[in-house]
Amino acid sequence: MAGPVTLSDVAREAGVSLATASRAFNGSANRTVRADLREKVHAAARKLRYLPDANAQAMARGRTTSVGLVVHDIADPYFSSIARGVTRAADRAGLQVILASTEQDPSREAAIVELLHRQRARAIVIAGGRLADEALTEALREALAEYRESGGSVAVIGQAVLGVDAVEVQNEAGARALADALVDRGYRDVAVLGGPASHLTARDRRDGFLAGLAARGVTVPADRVVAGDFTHEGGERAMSELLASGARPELVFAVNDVMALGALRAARDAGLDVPRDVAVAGFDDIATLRDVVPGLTTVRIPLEDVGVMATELALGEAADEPRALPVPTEVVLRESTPQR
Amino acid sequence: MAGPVTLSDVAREAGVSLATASRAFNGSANRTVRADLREKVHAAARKLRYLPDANAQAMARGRTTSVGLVVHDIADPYFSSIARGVTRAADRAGLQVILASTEQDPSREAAIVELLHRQRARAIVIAGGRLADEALTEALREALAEYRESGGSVAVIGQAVLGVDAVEVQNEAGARALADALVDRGYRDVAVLGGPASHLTARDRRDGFLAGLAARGVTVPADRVVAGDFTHEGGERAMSELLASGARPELVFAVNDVMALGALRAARDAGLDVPRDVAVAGFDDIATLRDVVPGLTTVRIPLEDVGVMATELALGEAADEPRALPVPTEVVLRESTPQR
DNA sequence: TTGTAGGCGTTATCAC
DNA sequence: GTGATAACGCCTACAA
Repeated sequence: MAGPVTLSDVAREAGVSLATASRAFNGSANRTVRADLREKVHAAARKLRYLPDANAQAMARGRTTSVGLVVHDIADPYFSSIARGVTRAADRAGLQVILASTEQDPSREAAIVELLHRQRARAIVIAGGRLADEALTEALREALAEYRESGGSVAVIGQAVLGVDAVEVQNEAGARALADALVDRGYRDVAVLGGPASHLTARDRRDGFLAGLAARGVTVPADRVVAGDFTHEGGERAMSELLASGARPELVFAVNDVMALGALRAARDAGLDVPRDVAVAGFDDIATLRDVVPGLTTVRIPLEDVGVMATELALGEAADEPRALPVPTEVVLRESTPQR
Repeated sequence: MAGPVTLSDVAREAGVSLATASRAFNGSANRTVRADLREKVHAAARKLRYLPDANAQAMARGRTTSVGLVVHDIADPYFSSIARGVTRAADRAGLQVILASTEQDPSREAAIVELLHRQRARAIVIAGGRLADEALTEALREALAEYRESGGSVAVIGQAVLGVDAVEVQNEAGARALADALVDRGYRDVAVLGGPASHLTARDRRDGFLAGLAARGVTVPADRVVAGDFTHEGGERAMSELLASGARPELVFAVNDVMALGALRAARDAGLDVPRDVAVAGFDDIATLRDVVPGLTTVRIPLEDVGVMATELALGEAADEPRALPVPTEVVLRESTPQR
């Protein structure tokens, strides 16, 4: 039973003191430690296959090398794309990513922040958008406040309502531009799968879209705006409801791509062809969907970049005032919304 | 400057010793500590908003609460689906997930295992399949051996060639069954986008597929089996090559869904309609693709379950012999390969 | 049941 | 430049 080899083992093997052994590795500051000794220590480390204990280092140094990432569902392409950016940025900074998922339950966010706080993560990136739920928001805000007081830094992707640095995707503007482009393509009779009523991102997209239509003189009856979960199933249900109500709009805008997929499914199940019988548009421009037929009209968000930005924001110099980084979006017209 | 509140602070506030304070929290063993004191400690902890330092606990206890997950690209739906299972299983076990990505570079796996080793992760789940590269495999094997000697446990998703527990997706059988089903649908003139030559999973699928065809008397000329990366771009390139060579097969089988998407793109760029001009099949049954039109014929892997299984395998009792859990697959026929 | 004290593996502050 | 030695925050025999 060898047991893990420690720095003491290495020091002994190299015939130096613990202190010298330690300095041989991280004494990059005033780089003391004589060259021959340093080499001896390194040789011993190699021989003994020494791997420093990151936890012990964290204790001694007073800071860890990990950043926390909070998502609602890592299997959702929206979050996994962001996660890619986060891991990339963290990797560049020499940090580890602790992945935490609420499993679609926003009320778990505060507890997860606490968890990450216990882990003493250096920074936390919260990937999910905010809800218009003051109780939840307040709980999260509190958890974040304590975390930050203890030295952690935070960036959120979404609305800057938590008093921390934020990467703000321009949902409203993007949706507005999409509406404009779709009116150009001849659509007038439209319905909206608007997501959860309290979901700020969903709301921004929905309202932006409606505003964009209104600006062109197109109004959407209230019963053509249906709520639902921000998920595939949510889109499917909302679309089914819509169709069951007898509505046969020319165009359906779902506030994200995953919902648009659900809508696609519901349309097919109802015997409708997309885009012949009904056109469909989404939001996000999920990579996996870019080459399907018919291509899904959507609004592109540079998700990976967003992940990188959020991570760098959280890792960077702490500013006095919370910063908000705007992220422009781009309308992508594809075959799911042909000219009519 | 408050500084993080420690257990000592809590003890002082509660008027008890450090030891008692500690026991008030985790003294579940012989649950000593008098009720009133315990409550006092908890009250003090709440008041001071004490959050135990997981790193310190890890040091003291000799084990962390984290499991490592190694993927090639978390944005790839294959890996993000597995990651979902891993986070879920870890969560159930009260553990954190450290997400590490090779960023598509298999040669980084060994270094990542070392990183996770330094973090003293309790267990490591390696999600990417193996390569027929003895040098790489050996490096990884060594890193894993040291990790396990120091008490860590490992599970790999893919081929059981590392001497550790493995979750083995039945790629060969699945591909064979797919071939069979497609011959039933009338396909005879087929091409295969076979992925990287040394990629064991790709190879199993390719060979299984070819074997399945052969069993039905269908042979595929060597020049109809083209290699390429295991990615979207790889599929796109391979398909382009194939088409550029003048080939116009009835059916193209890509060894994973993401490649099939790339192939779809290449087909479109070449002015071909899928499935009218060429049918396409993939492997994995990526969730995001389930509702696109035309539906992609593929072989379903219960990816989330695979993630759960691998995690539980790694977390469970260490067996004497490495275990191999087979995971059955299921052929899913959709519109991308209509009857002909 | 409670407190004292030693230890977990490193880093960092001192003298030497 | 090098080596004791005290932290770091917590857990856990051991003693009381």
